[in-house]
Amino acid sequence: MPATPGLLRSINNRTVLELLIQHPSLSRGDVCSLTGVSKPTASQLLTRLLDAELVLDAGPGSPRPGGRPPQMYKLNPRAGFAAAINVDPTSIQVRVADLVGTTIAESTVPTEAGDGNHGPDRAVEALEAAAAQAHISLADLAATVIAAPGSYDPSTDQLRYSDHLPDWQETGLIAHLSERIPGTVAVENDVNLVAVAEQHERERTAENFVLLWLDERIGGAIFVDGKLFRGTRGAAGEAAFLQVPGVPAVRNPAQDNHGGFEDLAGEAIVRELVSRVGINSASAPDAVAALVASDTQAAREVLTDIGGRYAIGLASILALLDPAEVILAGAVAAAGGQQLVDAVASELSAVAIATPPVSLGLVTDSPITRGAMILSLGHARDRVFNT
Amino acid sequence: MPATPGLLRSINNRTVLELLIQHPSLSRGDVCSLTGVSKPTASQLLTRLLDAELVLDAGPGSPRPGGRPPQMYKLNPRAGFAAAINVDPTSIQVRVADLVGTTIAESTVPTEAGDGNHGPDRAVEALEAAAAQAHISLADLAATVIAAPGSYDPSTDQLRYSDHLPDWQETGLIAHLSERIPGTVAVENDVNLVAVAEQHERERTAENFVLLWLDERIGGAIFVDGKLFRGTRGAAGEAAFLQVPGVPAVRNPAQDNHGGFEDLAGEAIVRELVSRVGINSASAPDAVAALVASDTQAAREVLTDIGGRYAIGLASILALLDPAEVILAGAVAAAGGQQLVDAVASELSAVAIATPPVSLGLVTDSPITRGAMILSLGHARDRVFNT
DNA sequence: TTTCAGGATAGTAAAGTTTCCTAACCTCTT
DNA sequence: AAGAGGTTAGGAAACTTTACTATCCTGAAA
Repeated sequence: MPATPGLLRSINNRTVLELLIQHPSLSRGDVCSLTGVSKPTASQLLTRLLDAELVLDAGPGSPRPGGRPPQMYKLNPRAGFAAAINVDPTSIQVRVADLVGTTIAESTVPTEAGDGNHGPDRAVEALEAAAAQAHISLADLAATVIAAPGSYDPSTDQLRYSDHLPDWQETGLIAHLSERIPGTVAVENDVNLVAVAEQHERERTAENFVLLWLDERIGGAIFVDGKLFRGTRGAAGEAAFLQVPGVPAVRNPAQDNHGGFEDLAGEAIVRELVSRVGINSASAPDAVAALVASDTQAAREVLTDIGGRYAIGLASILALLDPAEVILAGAVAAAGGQQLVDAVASELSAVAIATPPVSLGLVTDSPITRGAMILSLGHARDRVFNT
Repeated sequence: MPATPGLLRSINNRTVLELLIQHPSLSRGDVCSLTGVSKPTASQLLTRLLDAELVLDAGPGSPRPGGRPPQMYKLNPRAGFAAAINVDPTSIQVRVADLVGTTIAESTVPTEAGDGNHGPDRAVEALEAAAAQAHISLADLAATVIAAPGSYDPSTDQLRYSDHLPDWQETGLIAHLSERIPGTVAVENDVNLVAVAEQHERERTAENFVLLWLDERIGGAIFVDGKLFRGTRGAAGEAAFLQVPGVPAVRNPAQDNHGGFEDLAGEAIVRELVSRVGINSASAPDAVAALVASDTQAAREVLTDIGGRYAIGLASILALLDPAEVILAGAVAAAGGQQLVDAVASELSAVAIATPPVSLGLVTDSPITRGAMILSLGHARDRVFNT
C-alpha cells in the first residue's frame, strides 16, 4: 500500500467530512481556514463530496458587512444510518439515527420470561420494526452497536459473563447477526458504553480515565489515550473480580461469576450495611438514597464505610492505571450523589498512591443507549466516508 | 496541516527507511516489491535519501542467474546516534549506539555514597565520556533515554517514588538535562524498559501484555496495542501498591512508599517463607534459587505458597487489563525459573477469571539498558528521519 | 426614493509544481 | 540471446499561486 496521489484526496476528503460533523455547516472559506488547503482545492473537495452525495447545499450563509454571502454546505444526514440496541434481561431497546446523529426512530420491546426466544433474532426483529418506523430500509443501516451486560470476546465471537441473558450465549454471535443486518455490527459491554457516553459529554477533556459502575453489579471501564480499552478478550475493566483486602481471596471467580470486590462492596453488602442504621430497602440505590437523606451521625458513618470499601478497589485501579480522572456512575452512585463521591475521595486519599479527581457521572438519561449510538455513529461514518 | 504532495514524499521516504531498519540492505527492486511503489519511484526515493546522506551505497548484491546484479543500499549508521543511560543506586551505566543499533561505546561509573553529587550532572559527564570514547561529539546524539527506578511524571517534569536516588529528585529534570544534551531526552521507569526489551525480543507477537517485575521490589509494566502504557503521571503499572487480600489494607502508601502487594509477596516475605524450610539467604533471589534446588515436599509447598501470593496480585491485574500474556521477570523470577512460573500459573487459574499464558522473561543480559536503547533508537530515528 | 460607484468578501480559471504511474528502452551478466 | 536491473519519456492526479470574475452591502448623489 504505497502512498499515491489518491491518498491525498482521501485524507482531505475525510478531513472535510470530520469538520462537517463538528460544525453544522461550512463555506468554502471555512474549509480553507480550518484545514489550511487553498481556495481552489476547497472548492474541488466540496464539489467532489457533493457529487458523491455525502454533502448537501445548505443555502447562502449570513453575509459579512460589505461582502458577498458565502455558499454553505452541510453533511448529508441521509448518507447513512446508525442503530443502537440495548439488551437487558427485561427488554430490548432500539434507537435509529441519521449520520448527523438525529434520532429518527426509537422503540422498546419487553422480553418477559417464558414467551419464546429473546435472543439475537428478537433484536433483529425490533431493529426491523424501528427501521420501518423511520421509513428506511435495513439496507440503509451503515452500523449497528448492541449493548449487553457481560463482555464480548472477539476471538470466539461470543458473549461471556452474561448469565442474565440465556438466549445470547451462542458462539458466532456477530457472524449470525451480520447475516441479517448489513453494515458494521458490533457487540459492546454496557459499562464500556456508559464510559463512552461520559467521555462524549465531557467533550474529550479526559483522555485517560476510569469509570466505576456501581449498580446491581460492580463494573468498570477504562479509557486509554481517548479510546476504550477492551483487553484481549474484551474483559478489561471487570472491577468486580478484583481481589481486595477485607474479604477472603475468592477462588474460581469465573465459574461462580462473582468476585472479591463484589464481596466487599456489592449490592447485598451495601444493603446490609445500611440496614444497620434501621433503613431496610429492597434495592441498594434506594437504601443509599435513604441513607443520604437521613442526616444522622450513624448514617454518615455507614456512608463513610461504604465509600471506604469502594476506595479500596479504586486504590488497586489507580495503582495499575494512574488515570487522570475517576467517574462514579450507576444507580448506586447516582443515589449517593456528591456525598458519596466526597466519602470515596476522602477515603481514597488515605489508601491510594496518587488520587485523581473523583466525580459523578453526568449522563443520567439512558447512558448505555447513548454510548452505543456514539460508537455506532463512529462506525457508520467510517464506513460511509470511505467510499 | 493539509495533505499536499510533499506528504507523499515524507510517507514514502519514511516507509523505505523503516524497511532499511528491518533489512540490512535493499535493492531498488526490493523497495518496489516491499512497498508497492513503481520502479522509477523507488529509484527516486533512494536517490533522495542518498542525497540527504540518510542512506549509503552498499555495493552490488548477489546476482540472480542470468541477470544483472542489483545495486544495494543500506541505512547510514552515522546519520545519528542514540544513548541509553541506566541510573541505579550504585552506578550509572551508559551505552551509545549508531542509528542501526550497533553499540559503539559503553561505560559504567560507580556512584559510591558520600563522594559528591550523583545526580543528573554526573550522568551527563558519563555520557560525555562515552561519546568521546566513541569519537563522536555530544551534538551528534539524536536521542537519550535515561532509565531510573520510580516513575517519571511529565506534568511536573520530576521523578517520583525513587527514594534510592536522592540526587534525582529535582523538578524540571528534563528541562535541565536538555540544556546540556542535544536531541530528544526522555526519562523512563526501569521496569517499563524491561517490558520494552521483552517485547522487542519476542518480535512484537504480544501487543497486549503485562510484565510483573519480581526483584528487590515488586513492579509492573503494561503494554497496550503494542505501546507502553504510562498513565497520566507516569505511574501506571505500580503493582506493588495493589491492595490485596491476605494482608490488611495499607494506609498512606505514598508517604511510606510501600504497598499491599509488597506486604503479601515482597522480598522480605519471600525470604521469611523460605526460611521456614531452613534455608536462610541474604537475598530473595538466592533464597528462591536454593528453594528450587532443594527438591523436598516442604520446599514445593513453600514455592506453591509464593506462587499463590504472586497469583493473588496478578488476579487483580488480569481482571482490570485482560492481557494476552503475563511475563515474569526480575531476579526472583529468574531464580524461580519454570518451576515458579508453573506454580504461579496453576494458582492463577484458581483465583483469576481468564488466565493467559504465563512465561519467564527472555532478556537476562542488562534488560533495562537494552530497553532504554530500543526506545532511544526509536526517538533518534524519528528525529533523524524527519529532516 | 432611486441609482450607481466603491469596497469587501466569495468563488473560478489558468498556469505551474510535486509526486506518482505506465511503457518503452538501455545496461550488464550469465 | 535471455533475463533481471535500472533509466528515460510522457502523462495523470493532486495540490498551489496568481489573477480574475461574481455578488452583495454601503453610502453618496441624483
